[in-house]
Amino acid sequence: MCGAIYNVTDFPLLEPILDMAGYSESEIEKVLGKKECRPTDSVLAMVPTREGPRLMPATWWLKLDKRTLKPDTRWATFNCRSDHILTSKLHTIPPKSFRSVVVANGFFEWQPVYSGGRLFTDLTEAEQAKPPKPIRKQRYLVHTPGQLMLLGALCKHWLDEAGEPKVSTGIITLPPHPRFLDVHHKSFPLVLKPEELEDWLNPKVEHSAFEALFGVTDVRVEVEAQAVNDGDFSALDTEPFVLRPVG
DNA sequence: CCAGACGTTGTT
DNA sequence: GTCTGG
DNA sequence: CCAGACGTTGTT
DNA sequence: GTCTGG
Repeated sequence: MCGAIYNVTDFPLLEPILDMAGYSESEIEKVLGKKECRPTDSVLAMVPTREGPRLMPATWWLKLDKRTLKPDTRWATFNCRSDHILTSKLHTIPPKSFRSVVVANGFFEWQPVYSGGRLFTDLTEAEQAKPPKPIRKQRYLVHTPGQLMLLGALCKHWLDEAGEPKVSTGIITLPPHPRFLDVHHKSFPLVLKPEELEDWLNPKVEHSAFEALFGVTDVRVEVEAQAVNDGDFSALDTEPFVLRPVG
């Protein structure tokens, strides 16, 4: 899930805002200088701090090595399954996990295309259980057109040897959305609504207050999925499809 | 008791 | 730090 | 997750 | 083909 983040590099005024907020040129470059962010890269995140929620760069890999503060790639912690949030030790070991938000233009998935041009839902039940090797993969952009995408995430606060705070983050994945199976059949990220941010980023509110969100397979925010070119992410000449909230 | 894990996705 | 497996 | 490497010896 | 790095 979320093979890459479509970063918010071109969002008007973001650079001067980060500059005014005290970020160094290199910190800003690290998170705004890339259109496509991969796991272990820096992404832009809203994280709870003693001073309240702050927008800052975060390493997109939740578990870091506590000595080097480099991603601990023994475990794939760029995603966090929603059904493990309340139970996994990963989130209670120090530093414990807090809720955060990855702010993005959208994210990319690579749609597997199987022999005969079939997509996942064209496969037999037996094939779906163990999908064959795809003959190719088609890049898709999934986004909320005209708006930033607010991806529900968890984060950890670390201190480096110089006593500087560093933040790592992982994006929360829900069970698969039935209409998204052809693009990605395993999971779908938790997309938050702006009005949910205040409680979401309040560390005094317990994770269990959001339990109802963690099993949801309906989208709650309208998102569009569009096949795009690898080079410049321009739309292919195919119809996008839209996932609309029910009701 | 100690040692070791602590995770997700996609695979033949 | 804390739970699980042996 | 995808992209990219996949190797050794001798060097400023 | 498979592992590593990001």
